[in-house]
Amino acid sequence: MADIDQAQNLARVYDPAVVEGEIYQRWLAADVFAPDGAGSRALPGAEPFVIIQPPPNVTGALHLGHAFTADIEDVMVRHARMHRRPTLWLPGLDHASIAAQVVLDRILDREGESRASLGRERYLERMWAFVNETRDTILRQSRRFGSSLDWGRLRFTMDEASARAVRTAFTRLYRDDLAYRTEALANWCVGCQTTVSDLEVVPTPEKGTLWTIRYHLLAADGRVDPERSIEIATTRPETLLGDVAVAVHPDDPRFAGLLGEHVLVPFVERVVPIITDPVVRPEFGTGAVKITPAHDGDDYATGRRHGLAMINVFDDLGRINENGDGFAGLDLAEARRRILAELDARGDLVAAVPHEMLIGRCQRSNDVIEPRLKTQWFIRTKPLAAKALAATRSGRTRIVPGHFEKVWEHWLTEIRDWNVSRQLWWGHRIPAWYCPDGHITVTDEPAGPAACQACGRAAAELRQDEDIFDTWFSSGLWPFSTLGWPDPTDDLARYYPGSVLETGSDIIFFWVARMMMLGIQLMAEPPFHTIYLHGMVNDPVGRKMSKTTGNVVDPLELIEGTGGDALRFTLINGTSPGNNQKFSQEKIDSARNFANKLWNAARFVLGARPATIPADRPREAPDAAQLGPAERWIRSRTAATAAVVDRAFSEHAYGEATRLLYDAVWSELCDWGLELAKVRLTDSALPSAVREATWWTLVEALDVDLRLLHPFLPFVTEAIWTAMPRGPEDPDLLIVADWPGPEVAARQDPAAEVEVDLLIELVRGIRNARSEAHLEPAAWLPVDLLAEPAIAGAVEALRPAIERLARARPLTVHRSPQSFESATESGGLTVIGPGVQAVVGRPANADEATGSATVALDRERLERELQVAQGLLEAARTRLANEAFTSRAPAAVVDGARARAEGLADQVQRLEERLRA
RNA sequence: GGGCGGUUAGCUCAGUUGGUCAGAGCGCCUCGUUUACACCGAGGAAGUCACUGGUUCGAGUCCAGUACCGCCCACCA
Repeated sequence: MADIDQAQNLARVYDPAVVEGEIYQRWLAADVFAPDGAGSRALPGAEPFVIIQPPPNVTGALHLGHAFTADIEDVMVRHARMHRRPTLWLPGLDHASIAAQVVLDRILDREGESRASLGRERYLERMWAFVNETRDTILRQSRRFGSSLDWGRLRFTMDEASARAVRTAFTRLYRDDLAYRTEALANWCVGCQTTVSDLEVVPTPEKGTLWTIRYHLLAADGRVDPERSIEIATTRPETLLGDVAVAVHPDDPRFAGLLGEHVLVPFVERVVPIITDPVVRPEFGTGAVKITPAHDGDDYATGRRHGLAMINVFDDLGRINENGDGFAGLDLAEARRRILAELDARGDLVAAVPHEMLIGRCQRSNDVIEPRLKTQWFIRTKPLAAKALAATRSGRTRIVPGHFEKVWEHWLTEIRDWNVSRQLWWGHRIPAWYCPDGHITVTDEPAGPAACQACGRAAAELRQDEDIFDTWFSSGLWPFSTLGWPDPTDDLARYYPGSVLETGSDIIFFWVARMMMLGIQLMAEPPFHTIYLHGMVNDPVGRKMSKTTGNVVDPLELIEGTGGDALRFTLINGTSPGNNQKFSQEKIDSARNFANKLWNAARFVLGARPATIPADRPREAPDAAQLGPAERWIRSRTAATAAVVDRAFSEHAYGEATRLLYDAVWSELCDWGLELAKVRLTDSALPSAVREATWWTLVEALDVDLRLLHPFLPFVTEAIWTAMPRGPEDPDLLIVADWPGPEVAARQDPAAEVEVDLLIELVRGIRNARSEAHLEPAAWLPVDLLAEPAIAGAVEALRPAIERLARARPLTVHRSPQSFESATESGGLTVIGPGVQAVVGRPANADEATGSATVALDRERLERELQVAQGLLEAARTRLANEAFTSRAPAAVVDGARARAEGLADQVQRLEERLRA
């Protein structure tokens, strides 16, 4: 390469730490992340692309799942940005009310403190200190992931703007009768000392006991009838203190005679009726069930239907309250033991059998959830859910992947009202004030109401609700609370509704559904057009990553080891929307190798610049007149890659896009594009115009691949871009460069693809034959070649490439079969490809023994090929002989099959001829 | 009890509208220090596409059922 300028623009060794080091800072300095940043090249008229991300909880460092989330979002945003759309990706953090308290409580416990010991005010101070720490960690991590977030808009769900949005939203919902306060059965977590929503209750299998208890009937005189009783089955005997009825199925003949009778609930000595309700399953237990409306979901519903009293028998700490008479003050477990013992002593404990059951446990603390009556604020969800359903049904909002629409439909159809009250401290206080007369005043005024709305009592006499909102209430407002709502800001007009909501499928109900419902209600429009749901990142054997299992991976450690690009590529490559993935070191190594490959390919291209082109020459298109088949081929392949990658993007098939690009860079650009180019670049006999055209072709191909890869490998592509020749339209930074457009698609060249594919087949055939014959790979061997007239021109044009890549020298191209036959009579390795055949001569230094061994190996190989070809030919002929096929299949398919059969017949014939010789 | 997803080479996974669709990466085997890259190159072995039926000229690809695995929802005391 005497006359190739060897100046190296890129470091010799790819080192992610060095490559990625400064790049994020350069993006920040250029102000390219914000839609209206100084470095933005967004076109004024272009439709904004707004992506909505789940703001991570401020409870600790980000994990691999966050990295995955950020990765997909960044890919979408970078893609849109390169289309010169104004892109808004707003960074945020969620205060994570209950999750944060659970974490902080654990920390306090280690410090010998507790919620109670600090009190509300000091506890909240401590919380702010904690979240300020984790906040810094999280933001540092995000930058290291390469996330191109608009940092100037960082928001927190506990900042004043969010607080205002929460107050306004709640006030409007209350005004519209979509928020109400009532006493109802709620899920009480004794550990967290708060109610939680139905979604936060995790049904957990447990081995319990099913006890059969005898309740005595009352005689007509109101006394216990010694002769008659009814047996009920229960898993929670302690709740009998709150029993208000015994229910049986209306059609159960066993109890037909007992209808209208009453029984005496033991200990509390309460007289309760025997009622009938279809909810009772006759085959379960004894067929009779005690009804405790204050402590069981089923019973609550039954109680409501029958107008029964609801008697709460537990207090907040999980102890029997004053309604439990003699058991008051006992914790529930102890109360159960005592009650069972006493029933047994009375002879009323009939049976106890082991029983598999589901117990509701708290998602956060794992404590048993005790259903109990509480006065809480609820959101009336039915009307809101109907609107959300209408949005997805009409296609205004689309869910990707589509199969999630079924669960979406089901959940929103069966939705129950949302309890938004939490008896916690870390969160937004409910803006409701109560006056001594029980009137409720709800207001969005930060300082509270001036007076009671109903009776005019002064503010001083009003008391604000102690409770705070479910953390998802503020997250549910995220798509607009972050844009200035309730003020009618420019941002709101411009960026609402958003384009894509991207999140994990695990919070589809917690968050996505709530955003949809609240967004449509308060903004009159669904908050986004597309809901993109990704799967979970699991460990190499498919288990969920968790601290308790000890299989969590720190994304920053991975980045330090193999780079942010490798991590990002790994998380996307080969995954599909909604599906879980197994994460492993092998995958990340493979991605790192790919980045390395790209780096070295770029190093080669940049280093192969012909000396006739000055280093600072701006990028130019290759001279079309100087392009050979190889140049036209790589241009065509790159154009094809751009097209299929575009299609993958349009289908949100990001894992498919990376696969296509991996293949395009490695198997096409590197394996053949660069190798073919070397033939011309190193041939000093060629005119410089030819070598220049070849080089510009490589620059162009690399340029397209860099642009297509940038969303997936932002750091290494940006680093390479720095050293690339750029055209007058190209910006200094790849992040704001243009995505390949129609001018690239125009480079497709089917004829060149056919020609070069043929060359590739031939070279592979020759290499294969040499390898199987155990010939020295590096040795130059004489090759005779016969091409069909139709492709003779291409073969001649590619002759230097065939020589170099097949290590064929001298390479004799025959014009006639006769000359080919006579030249190859002495034997050799035969290669038969489509439209072309070749014979590889023996090495000059081969002795007689080696020679005959080679011939034998060649025969063996040809016979094998013949066998395969014959099999395929027979199958093809059978198919064509099938009248049903030829008459019913589309003509194109039949023609294709015919052509294939002909090709096979030809191949078989030539193989047979060769073997006969 | 419902619903959803999965079952394709030793491992991890792609396979769009049924017709070269039997593929990729990793791993494995054989060669190779050819001037971008050994984080590499050349070549190779390897799958009854879970099972059973059905539709079709033709089925990993559509339909029905079965078996495992995973997830979600659910008022069985």
